[in-house]
Amino acid sequence: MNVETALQKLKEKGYKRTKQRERILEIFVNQDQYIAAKEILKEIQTDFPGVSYDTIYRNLYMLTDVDLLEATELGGEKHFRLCCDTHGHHHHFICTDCGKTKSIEFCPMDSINESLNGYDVENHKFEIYGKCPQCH
Amino acid sequence: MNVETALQKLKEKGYKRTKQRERILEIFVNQDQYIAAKEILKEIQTDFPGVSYDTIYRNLYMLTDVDLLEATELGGEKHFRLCCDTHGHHHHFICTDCGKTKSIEFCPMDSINESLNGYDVENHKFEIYGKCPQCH
DNA sequence: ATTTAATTCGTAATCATTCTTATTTGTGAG
DNA sequence: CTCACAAATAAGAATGATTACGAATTAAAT
Repeated sequence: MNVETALQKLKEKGYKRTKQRERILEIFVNQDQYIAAKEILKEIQTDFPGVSYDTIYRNLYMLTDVDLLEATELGGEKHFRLCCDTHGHHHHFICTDCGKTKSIEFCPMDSINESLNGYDVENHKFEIYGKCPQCH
Repeated sequence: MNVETALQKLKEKGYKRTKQRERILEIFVNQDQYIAAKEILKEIQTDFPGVSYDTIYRNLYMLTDVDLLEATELGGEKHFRLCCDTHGHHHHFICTDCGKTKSIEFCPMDSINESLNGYDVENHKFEIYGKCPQCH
């Protein structure tokens, strides 16, 4: 996934192309890991000193909405990462040191649906936390 | 699990018996679901108008520490529930309407360790969200 | 180029959680 | 039972992430 493809997808959905959005997308394309809102803000402020949290959050949520990003809560902060929908649904190992992730192709829901008769499953979360080989 | 058993366990660990703790435990014993800190506070204030958030959080964390409660983050708030360690490690279906839970005996980590060679797994989270039969 | 709706800025408000200090309370020893 | 001390609590302020809002700016369509 590159920045242009992502912006194209936004255009199709009726969202405008802005410098701030380009920059936000660049950050995610360059870093294959979950990033907190405040880190995005810090990064962007080097180019656009005036950006506000409002802009960051609005765009992060919008990008999550159109499935360009996926979100999770880590240590009380929302974190986002590029949603690599080149391969299908999957989960992640998340390094609690460096934040880098490793895809887990296995989804536990495959083995489980029969035991939830009568329950309307809307969503699920499966994440593994620990230290990656580099940080270990 | 009843309140007296829980207080006994606390005493063994050197924690004192206080009216606030009794009341907190009562709430959890009576409700088999994840509860937010502020709901605990509201409930307790009917008996102890002066309780502070500090007391709530301090006790919730302490109770989680001694494995009487388990915690999770739902909608940006920490939630707690009685940890029924009568049966071993397990996960939960959580109803997004009423908050009630259903135990899932299956743990995905059993099927996965071989694919994480070199990774130091410290923790994992597996939760299923949706509507229970009553709320559906 | 003009218009229009989306987007951003700047700042203030909100909400959950944590911290600080003084006071109160439970517990075990005498 | 009473005392002393450590532990626990109360009260309110501080923090930090997130959300909200009106005014100003900007992208894109006509």
